[in-house]
Amino acid sequence: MGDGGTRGDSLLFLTDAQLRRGIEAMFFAYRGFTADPDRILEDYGYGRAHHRAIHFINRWPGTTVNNLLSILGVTKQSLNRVLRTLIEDGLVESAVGTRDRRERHLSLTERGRALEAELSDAQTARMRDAFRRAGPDAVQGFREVLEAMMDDDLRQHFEGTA
Amino acid sequence: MGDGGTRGDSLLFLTDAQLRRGIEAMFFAYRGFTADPDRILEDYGYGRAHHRAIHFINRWPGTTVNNLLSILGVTKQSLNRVLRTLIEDGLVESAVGTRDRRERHLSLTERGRALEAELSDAQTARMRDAFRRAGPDAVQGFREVLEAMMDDDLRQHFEGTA
DNA sequence: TGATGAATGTCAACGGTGCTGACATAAACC
DNA sequence: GGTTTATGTCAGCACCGTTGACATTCATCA
Repeated sequence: MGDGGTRGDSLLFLTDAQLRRGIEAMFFAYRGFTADPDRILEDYGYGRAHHRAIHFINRWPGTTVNNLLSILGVTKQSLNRVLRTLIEDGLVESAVGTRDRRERHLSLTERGRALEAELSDAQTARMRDAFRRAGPDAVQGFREVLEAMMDDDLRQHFEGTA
Repeated sequence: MGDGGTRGDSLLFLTDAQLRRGIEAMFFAYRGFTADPDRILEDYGYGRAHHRAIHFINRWPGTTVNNLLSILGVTKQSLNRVLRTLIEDGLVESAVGTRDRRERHLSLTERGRALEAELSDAQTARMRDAFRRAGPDAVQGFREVLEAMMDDDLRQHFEGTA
């Protein structure tokens, strides 16, 4: 199949082989993407679910449990198991809401911020290397494709990220 | 921090916010990436591990168990649990090697190819949409960043993919 | 030929993280 | 004062990763 697939035809530029290659790229890259944090988390006896909770609590300090649930897309039982250990271990604080006292506002403690920084450093280091090797234009393309690949209801959370 | 981060400076174009945005893009996009196959697999009582095995057996028909192990990066006990059910269900065939009779050469049966096609259609449809919306240049950037994000030992498997 | 090692399969046990279902409490709301 | 919302919790289950141990078959080499 000698066609390079980049003939500028906006409808035909996608060969089956290119699409499959994209699928495998996602698979292998995601593995690399999670490898470094996974190693760190192991030392703390945590898993990826803890990482995700820590990440988004750091991203939106004071967020509520329900908010976090809709971002993470898991059940409250799943999230609660993770949150409970993080709170018990003193990495996350849960504050009763002032406007609505049913809500719990979540934030990282000093120790929580320390672990977040450790995880984030590892992951952004790899991201930075990848971005630098690929160059600014590639980064733009990377983001456009990933954004288009999200579910619509998830993209809303991503857009709030800017 | 009002700096847009795209000043063309190849060392400084990566702001912390951009890197974090890249991390969240990976997280949300991977969720979308796996959502469609996950729904299909549920109907068959399979999980992502089955999907991965089916994908790579289809990709390299006749591959050996050891080969598959190194691609997937799991233990033989994990893979075997999955392979056993796929073989029992008649989706995968295991043939004794001719040159080395210790090896098992794996391939998909008719039924296996049917499921592979169903999964692959769903996943490539989303990939195609994302690629089309983002455009050819973005696709190139997407691939470059993802490739740079892989672990070196995994990239070797990806390069054999062309 | 006989020892060694490689390729594979299997049993058991455990851990992390999804899920469903059921139930409880506190607080807001009408 | 009844209903709904936000949260927490218990129990049980499924998937899929892990380690450790052991068995079988076969290639290879001294």
